[in-house]
Parts: sequence; structure tokens; C-alpha cells
Amino acid sequence: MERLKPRTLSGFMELLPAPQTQMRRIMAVLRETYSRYGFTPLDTPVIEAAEVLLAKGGGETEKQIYRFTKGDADLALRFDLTVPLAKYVALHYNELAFPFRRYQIGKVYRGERAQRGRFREFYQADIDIIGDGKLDIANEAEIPSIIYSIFTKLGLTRFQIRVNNRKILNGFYAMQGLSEKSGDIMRTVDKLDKIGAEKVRACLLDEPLSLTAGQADEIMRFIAISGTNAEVLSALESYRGRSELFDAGVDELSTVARYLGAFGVPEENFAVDLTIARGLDYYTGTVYETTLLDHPEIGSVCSGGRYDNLAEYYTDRQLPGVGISIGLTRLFYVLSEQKLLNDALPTAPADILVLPMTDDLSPAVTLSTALRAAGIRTQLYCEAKKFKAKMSYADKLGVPYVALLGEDEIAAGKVAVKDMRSGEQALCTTDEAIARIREGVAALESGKIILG
RNA sequence: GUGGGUGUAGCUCAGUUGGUUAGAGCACUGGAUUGUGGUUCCAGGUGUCGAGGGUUCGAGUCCCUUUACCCACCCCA
Repeated sequence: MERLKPRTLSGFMELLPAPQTQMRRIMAVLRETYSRYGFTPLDTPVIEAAEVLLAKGGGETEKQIYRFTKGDADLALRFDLTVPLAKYVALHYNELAFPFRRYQIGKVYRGERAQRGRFREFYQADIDIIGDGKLDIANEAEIPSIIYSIFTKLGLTRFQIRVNNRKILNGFYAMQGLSEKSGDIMRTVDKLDKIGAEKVRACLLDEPLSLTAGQADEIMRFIAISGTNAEVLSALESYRGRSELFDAGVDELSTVARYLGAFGVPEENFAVDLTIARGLDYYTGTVYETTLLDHPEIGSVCSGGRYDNLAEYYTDRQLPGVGISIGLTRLFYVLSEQKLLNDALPTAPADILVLPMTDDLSPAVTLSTALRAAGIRTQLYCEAKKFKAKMSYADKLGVPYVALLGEDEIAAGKVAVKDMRSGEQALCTTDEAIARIREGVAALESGKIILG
């Protein structure tokens, strides 16, 4: 028979059991943290009607979306979680309580060329707060505080949540008479870290932007504003009075910075940064971008912002919101590549493997049941293989403990518990075994997911 | 969509100016060792050399086409 060569599509992440366990651990931290801030879990279909996902139309989305037909139905795979949220909120408006706070961790699909750290199928972990008509500015400070909480819990310390405000940028460009070109200018300025000030200035002067030297210098002077958060905000004050939009943006940014401290985010973990713009054009106010200070080459691992009208394509109601998305697949890929994942944490599917040494499995079944009842993750090895093969299996799984049940142990009413790391073995009663394993597992689990 | 690179064993890769039967490490399986794994030693390899065509006495090697993957750009998480 001709066999097909097994393969996984490019741009689709497929993990082995141990890294999959590490991935799940990170997801668990996200769920717990989101939940602790009062967000409700949401799940929406991966497939939606193409017209729903493409309501906005045009641009990159249309080019990258996976679209297909099934019978007469024109269908597409979701390319983010925000558009499905907009549909969901518009559809279920009457049954939801506002502000509506939801989190969603799900796979999204983009049919673009796969690349290092860029996937065609990847997890996004989104949180959004949707208001009915209005949404207070304080929400825009709470969102990054959640990111701070998550990153800290994962074990990261050297990271920075960079914050800016689109109103400041749009107001500033309006002052310069450059409103028309503001989008392209922002995209160019956004590359400052990557290509440097000289090249950014050159891009501003070149086609298609073709700014005057005076305009370019004014922009370069503006984005060069840096220093502590207080210093940047105070520098912005000198531009006041020339654009209502700009002034509103400065007010918002100042408020967000002030609240962030109250939410417990240390000064060193967030920075007011005037170069942050974010590509997505639906942001209208605060924008965020989070980077790891020791790995700037990674770029943003989490970004988001404020939008004034989430569901405009589906309802007449004004539904402003603020949200952020963690690119989980990319984050995991990068952490794994940089060897930042804590491999001391157990990745075995069980805490103990019970190895029966007798033909009759009954005593082993009884023991396994007792261990499971005590909350210990237990795998029972049923196969009648050689002892060496059984031990080798335990080793490959990476289980920290093995329980040996042979005739001697059964006769004594005990079990031999072997610690696979030290090689030490002790004859225990079932209760003693439970206590010993619990203690050992608790010690193993106590580490952070990511090394400092 | 644009530009560059690479396809040889499950994985990472050698393979000389074209020359007999295509190799290594790792992984995997068995044994040394019938109640002790992770160390050591021994044994185990037909793989359409990505696919199709061409040049040649002869192609893994040279040429053309094609396809897949990788990297960068665009854009993004």
C-alpha cells in the first residue's frame, strides 16, 4: 500500500506533549487572571458567514482571510477575535449587562506567508470591555494593569507596557496640516526602533509621503520627546491650545498614567511613548504595546487600545470599548526559542505511574483509585511487558514517582514508591504514599513558568 | 503580493573536478541485564537523494521546469 507522507501545514504550530503542557500552563494563568478581574469567558465559532467577517471590507483582511464555500454558504475562518466580539455584542445586546467584560482565548487564521514567529493559525488571548454609549477612561488604565499582573505571574520582570494616545497623534498631525497622511506617517514612525531615526526621517521626506524638511523635523522633534512619564507628559503641555483633539488626548494619557500607579503597576513597567501607533486603524484613543526589555527583537507580544465604535457595521448603537490581545502562539514560540520556559516544572501527564508486577491487576487498580481519590494524577500501566520496558516508559513520560506493586508489597499491605529523580525507594502504606507524593509534587509545582 | 535561499534516513546534516553497493550523529528497536529507568557496550538502514524533463557512457552532484519549505519585505499577534 502506498503511504502518504505525514505532514503539518506550514504556519501551523503542532507541539509535542511536554511543550503542549507548558503552553496549557500559560493559558491557565491567563484564564485565572482574566477571571480575577471579573471578565466572563466567551467562545464563538471559528467559522462565520463571510459577510459578517468582511463587513468592514477592503485592506489586508480581505487578502489574508481564509474563505471557502460549502454548498451555497459563503464562509470564512475568523482572522481575529474582535470582529466576532462585535457581532456577538450587537446580536446579544439585549441579554448582556454593560459594561460587558469578556475574555476569549481562541485560534484565529490568516492566510499569509508563514515566517519566523508568524503563524497562519495562532492563539489570541483577548480581553475587552464594551460600554453602552460611554466608557470611562479608568478602564483604559485597568487593561494594562491586567497585563502587568499576568506577565508578573508568568515570571517576567523586565518588560514594559508602552502607552500612547491616538488623539495626541491625530491632533499633532492636524496641527501640521498633515491629517490626510497621518496613517502613513504613524506607520513610518512606528518603525523607529527597528530602522532608526535617520531612516525614519528619510522615509518621511521620500515618496509617497514627500514631507517638507520643516515638517519632518517637527515630527522628529516630537517623537524624540522622552524621559520619565512625568517628563514626557510635561513636554506635551507645551503643545496645548492648538488642537482640541490633541488637548483631549493629553488629558486622557495623563489620567491613564495616574491611574496605572493606583492599579499597582510600578513606574518602571510602563512608559508613555509617543512613537507607538499600532497599525490597526480602528483605534481612536489609548493604544498599548508590550515589549520584553531583554528581547527587543521580538517586537510586540501584546497590543491593543481604545476604539469608539466597536459594532458600527452591525448596529446603530454606539458601543465604545477598550481591549488588548496577547499573541499567545508567538509569545510561546519566542519564549521557547529563547529557552525562557522553566523546564524544571513538571510536564508529565501524571504525578505517579503505578506498575503492577503481578498477573492480577486488582491491587494496582485499588491503589490507583485511592491515589486518584486523593487528587493525585495517576496513570496505571496495564501492559504485560518486561520490567525494564515499564521503567523505561515511566522515564519517557517523565513522571516524578513510580509505584511498584509486586507480591512482596501486596503481602505486606504496602507499596514501594520510587522517586525517579533521586532513585530512592521507600516502602509505604497508601496514606504515606499519598502524603509523600503530595509533598513532592507541591514542591515541583511551586516555580514560575518563565525563568527571570 | 515582492525579493533571496534551501530540498539527501523519523530529526540535524555530510556527500570531493559528475564515477562502482549513498554516509554520520541523534532518535528508534532488540540484546548484554527474567524486580529497576535516565549512564555504558553490542547488533539492527531500499532512503522513490522533493517531483518532472534534459545533457552524458554514467547525475545526489550540471541545465530547465515545477512544487514544498525557510528567511526578509509588506502587514501584523
